[in-house]
Amino acid sequence: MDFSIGELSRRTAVKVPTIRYYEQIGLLPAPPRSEGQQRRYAKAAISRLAFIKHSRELGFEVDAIRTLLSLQDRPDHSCASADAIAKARLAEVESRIASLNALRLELTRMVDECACGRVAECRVIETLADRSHAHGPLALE
Amino acid sequence: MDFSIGELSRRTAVKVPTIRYYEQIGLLPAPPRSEGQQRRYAKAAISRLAFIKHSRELGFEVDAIRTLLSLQDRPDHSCASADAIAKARLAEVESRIASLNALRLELTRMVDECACGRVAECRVIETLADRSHAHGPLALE
DNA sequence: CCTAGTTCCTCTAGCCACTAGAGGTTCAAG
DNA sequence: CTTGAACCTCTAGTGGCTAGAGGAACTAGG
Repeated sequence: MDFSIGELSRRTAVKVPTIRYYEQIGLLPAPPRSEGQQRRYAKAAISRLAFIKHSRELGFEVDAIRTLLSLQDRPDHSCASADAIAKARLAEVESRIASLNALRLELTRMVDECACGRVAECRVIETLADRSHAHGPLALE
Repeated sequence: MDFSIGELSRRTAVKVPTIRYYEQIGLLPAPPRSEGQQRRYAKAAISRLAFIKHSRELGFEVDAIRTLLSLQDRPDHSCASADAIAKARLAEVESRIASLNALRLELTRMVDECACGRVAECRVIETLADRSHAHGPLALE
């Protein structure tokens, strides 16, 4: 009926210490314990943890996941804030993609132009040293 | 002739505590000090710091930058390892772009399909709860 | 020369989301 | 009853900074 943390880990592919960490920060409710104080989970824990896992894979921060989880528990509530969170994340991802594309362009140029001889004429080193290539800050990588 | 850490910060747009941090981890050499123990930089520090800054903007890790800097100091050496570092970073960026594109697709679908009514029929929440959407681990975000 | 205000110094702790390890207990199979 | 895997708590470390405390040193104006 109920199962151990190791079993939960196997069924969700979330590592055991990570599960304990999620409990500690309040993403997962503290489950009942066995006589010897070991955690015993019910089936509901699987779907909750899967929800968290999928959210993390999409890059939602823990705070956002907390909000999304609490929304999930109130089916009659408006889902506007879930929508807003997802849209914000989408915007982040898009701007991240844009800046990575710029990086790719510059890295490609560096690598392509390097004749790969001595450092003195190396385009890679040269480009890095060139102060005119100013970017904005990297924001989140 | 020489200038303070604040001046160096202004000229490179690298924050003062960051400059001290770079010194601490050995990216920047420790400069001479004034009588009152304040750092006094020579012009060379600007280009070295600019090199570091540009490298960070391109996403190179500190260890890689250490290698790149030491190569820069040896102009007669082969630049093969600089090339290798840049290529590795390019590969990282490309795989990162690919996974972000997958995320964007999924987020777009979620957001587009959400009729934005009650949570009970919210596509955002529904998608997150759906265990069949298994991704690999997020690697580096 | 004095003072006020800015800049500088070191040191410690915090950020995020985990991950690793020590040192000890409990469980399940044989 | 014994063995060995899995579990427990707790602390500390990761990367690349950033923030703040508490105090010393510079610099411009009077």
